[in-house]
Amino acid sequence: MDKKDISQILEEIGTLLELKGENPFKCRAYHNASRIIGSLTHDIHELIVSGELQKIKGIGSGLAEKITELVNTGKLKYYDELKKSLPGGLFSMLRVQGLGPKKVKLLYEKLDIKNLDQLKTAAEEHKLTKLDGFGEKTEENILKGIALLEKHIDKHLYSTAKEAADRIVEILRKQKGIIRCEVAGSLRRRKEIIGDIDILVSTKPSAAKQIMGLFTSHQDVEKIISKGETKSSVLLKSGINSDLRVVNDDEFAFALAYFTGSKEHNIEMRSRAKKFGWSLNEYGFSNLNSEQKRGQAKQLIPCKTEDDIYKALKLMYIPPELRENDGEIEAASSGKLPKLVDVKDIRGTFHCHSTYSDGSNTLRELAEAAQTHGWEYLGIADHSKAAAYAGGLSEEKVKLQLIEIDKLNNGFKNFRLLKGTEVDILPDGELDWNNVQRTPFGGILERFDYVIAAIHSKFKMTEAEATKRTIKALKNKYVTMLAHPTGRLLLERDGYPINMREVIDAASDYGKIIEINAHPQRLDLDWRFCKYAKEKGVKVSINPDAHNIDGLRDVEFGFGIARKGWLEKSDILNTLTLNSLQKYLNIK
DNA sequence: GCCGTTTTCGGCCCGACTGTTTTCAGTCG
Repeated sequence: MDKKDISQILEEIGTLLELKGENPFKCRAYHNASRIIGSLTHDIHELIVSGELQKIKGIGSGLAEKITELVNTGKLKYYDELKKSLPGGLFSMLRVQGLGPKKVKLLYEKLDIKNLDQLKTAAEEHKLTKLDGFGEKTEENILKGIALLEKHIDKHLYSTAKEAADRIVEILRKQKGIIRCEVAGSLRRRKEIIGDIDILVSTKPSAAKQIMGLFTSHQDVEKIISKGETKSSVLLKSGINSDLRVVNDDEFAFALAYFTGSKEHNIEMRSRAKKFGWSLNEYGFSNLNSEQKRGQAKQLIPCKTEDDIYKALKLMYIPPELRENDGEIEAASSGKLPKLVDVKDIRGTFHCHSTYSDGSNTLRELAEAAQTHGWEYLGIADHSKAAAYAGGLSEEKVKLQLIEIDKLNNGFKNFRLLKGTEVDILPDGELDWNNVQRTPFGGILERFDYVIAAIHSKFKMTEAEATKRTIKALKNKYVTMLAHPTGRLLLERDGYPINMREVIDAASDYGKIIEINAHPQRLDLDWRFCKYAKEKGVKVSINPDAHNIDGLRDVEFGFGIARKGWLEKSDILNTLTLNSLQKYLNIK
């Protein structure tokens, strides 16, 4: 039973309690605990043994007891009994847009509806309208919601959502009457996975209606979900929901902070405001207990930017990536927020594929694209021989590639292509190439500036196997860094579980570097291991795993994860200048 | 179920929109 399992069970308990109509604050306590446990970087067993678990804010004696039972026995009586008392299908019903715990509870208690199928049938037979609070419209919306659920998965990769958002923002920004327009929400926080796209606009009141019209009639819109004066929701053709909010410009900073979230961060911010005697909402500060309505008076504390809001609450400015109520408010309060790495700090990358293996751009094209980013170096790391499906290079092809790199480098000024390889870690933990293998030009691994090791086979292995295999490879003296540690392809094809803690410990022992995936398929993992890597003094490198020029921009995404992990410039290999890098990696 | 510089009980963030109502509950973010 690991953190992920425990987090999931606590989440489920929270939802089960909601379905039973329990005290909402009790429900929230469980949801809250789920998030806390899920994002722990410390070993849960150790926390229990040392008695530190209960010292974590949000975990009291009751929850600590239940978590301990889960960890020690792998079971929880309270959870089992709760689960037995309700049909499992109720959970799927909650995924229908517009259905929450109260309605699902009613459907179950009054109509004995236990799952999505029964819900669909009952709605089609117009049986729902009999219930209090249910009308024709509700029934219709439930059917639409089910259809939507069947058609679209409700989570999207950051890169997909970013592209969709940019298309809308581009149109809105050109519009007369718009003063400011920003993307907010999880997209602005650069979450790995995005639920929907939040866009915020400030306008003169007279222009609001027109802006809403422009938004809901955008060519990417498939369906309008709701349309009001200040808020509209649409479903985009890409399957992503998007919300637009319109506010006055003096409210913009407050709204931007509010809609950027996260929810947990906002709750903390409001609690903090209360301590100052203020109430904070998306429109501004007001005096606690005052009856002042929105727009009736001047702002209590006018804030033009988010920075002003944080200042008013005696906090350092907190970048969106850190707004997860994960210690950032405390750190900002005591002036201890780290100075996070910025995109412009990145001097190059290490993991790019060229036409030599499965990339679609030539070395020259990649090098030129890197220079337009202002980078000093770009690492080429094509596949090794064993990765036959990806056009893994033969020893002869490696020789040709290295010669071409030398030639190209002779023509570059203030830029260098680096000679890397992405060598397969074989099922027994040995490398595809070992340096004993002689080539026409000497030991092969010695010829590279650095060696990236990666697993591309036998994805169904157990966590213990994958971890052992990875650590064995890390021990190899020629290996410089570990690529996509949990399998880049988890969602697309397959991946493998791995004990990142053990792997990072090994990386620390052997002085190796760990890559952060630019396109993480293990969704929730990367920034957490970034945190632990930092604790252990392990450098990370941002890995676009770029197979073409377009892929290079994914560095920006990896950088988002890096910031979330509270990493600083010195923690990230990509920020080294070419000169320092050459010394660091011992490149001649 | 958690928490506490108003501390062991009584709070726990707040507003918009929808659909049902005819003043409000539920959902969502």
